[in-house]
Amino acid sequence: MAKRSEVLEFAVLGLLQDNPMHGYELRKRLNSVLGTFRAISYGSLYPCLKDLLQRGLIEEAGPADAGAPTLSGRRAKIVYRLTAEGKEYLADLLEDSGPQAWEDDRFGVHLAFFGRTDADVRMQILQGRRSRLEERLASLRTSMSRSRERLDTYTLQLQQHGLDSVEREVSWLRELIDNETVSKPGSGVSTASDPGHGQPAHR
Amino acid sequence: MAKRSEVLEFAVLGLLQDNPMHGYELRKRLNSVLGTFRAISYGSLYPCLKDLLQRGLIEEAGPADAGAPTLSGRRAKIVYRLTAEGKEYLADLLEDSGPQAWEDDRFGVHLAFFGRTDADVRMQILQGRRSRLEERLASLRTSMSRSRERLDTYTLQLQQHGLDSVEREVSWLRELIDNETVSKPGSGVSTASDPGHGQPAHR
DNA sequence: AAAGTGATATATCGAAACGACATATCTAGT
DNA sequence: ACTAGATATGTCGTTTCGATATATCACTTT
Repeated sequence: MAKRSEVLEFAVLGLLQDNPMHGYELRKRLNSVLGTFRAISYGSLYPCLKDLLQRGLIEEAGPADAGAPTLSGRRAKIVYRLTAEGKEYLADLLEDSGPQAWEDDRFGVHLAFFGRTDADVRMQILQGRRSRLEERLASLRTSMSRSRERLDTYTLQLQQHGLDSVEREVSWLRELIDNETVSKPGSGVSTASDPGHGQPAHR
Repeated sequence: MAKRSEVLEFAVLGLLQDNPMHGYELRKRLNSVLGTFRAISYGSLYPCLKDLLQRGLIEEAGPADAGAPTLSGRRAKIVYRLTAEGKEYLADLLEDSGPQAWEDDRFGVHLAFFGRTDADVRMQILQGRRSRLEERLASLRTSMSRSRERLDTYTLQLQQHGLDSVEREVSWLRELIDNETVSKPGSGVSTASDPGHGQPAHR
């Protein structure tokens, strides 16, 4: 079942679709896209690239191939790009809106590549994630009310902060879902609420 | 340096100071105290207990020793308690207010045991943590403003959510710090550090 | 121009950590 | 009596990562 960090693979393939890259660059992007929390080490990345290469999902782009105005004078880089199989495989991953897609780590990657995801898949992932978090919220709340008296102030505060975080993520998701339904065609809501805005940074 | 297992050890010792426990119970508490995010597996816990035992920081409390009205009919449990050395070692850990103490994972454990931590150590940890997060906030903000145009709405939203989370943690810390200074006496207190405040005592 | 510093770049290895499993006893429901 | 599920301890193979080695390049200092 090669459970072998599917999330990392997914993220790598997704980034490589944008533009071919070498490992070092990939790592930097990974750490900024995957969220500040998750630090990918070379010990994970390079073996992953090797694996993808062997499976024929990515290939080396010759160093002579310099379409973009990348610096040319550098040391030997190995620039990777997606193969046709890689693109297919990535497309499958992007299409997946099943339960694994709203798992903590997986969800972040999906969201990062929402720009290339079907609208209905986006919606399913968003809603699945929300209901997943709401389940967690419920169990968190009951376990907290059960232990309220036994714990000291600090532990309580810690738990409360954890709860708040999840609550905020839920309402964040609600916003995202609302945005989706607004820009969704069909119901005839049309352009009234969001004319030409690109991204009016909220808050 | 800040090994994973050190955090686990710390948490185990801290919980055992409250009351002697066996592994299964320990794991449950660990997962509720250490935050819902972090799931300790038996594959980590039991080896850790074995290690602490060998180092003489904990010892087995005989099954005949039943002070509390715990169920007696159960299968062979191994109840652990702190040794004198263990208590010393834990006291050292609790006293530590250095930079490692405001690292992500470590900080949670420190906070969970704040009830048994000196007021000035508490304050140092709280403030250290806050300044650590504010550094992160600053670097996050600059890296976000640098990449604002290159990224699509969803990635932006993801980053923004991450930023918001950190911001909220900072303001949460500020509250905690304020609470500390409120209950802090002007000078020369000897016993009760928490007189007229609304928080109920623990245990 | 030599030397030093720090970012860029690839790669590997040993140690650590974890998920999944194996085993066994007790409780409670049917 | 049987089953399901919680309690309880333990291990093993696989995965993963931190640390490190090696090297080139850009840039500043001497």
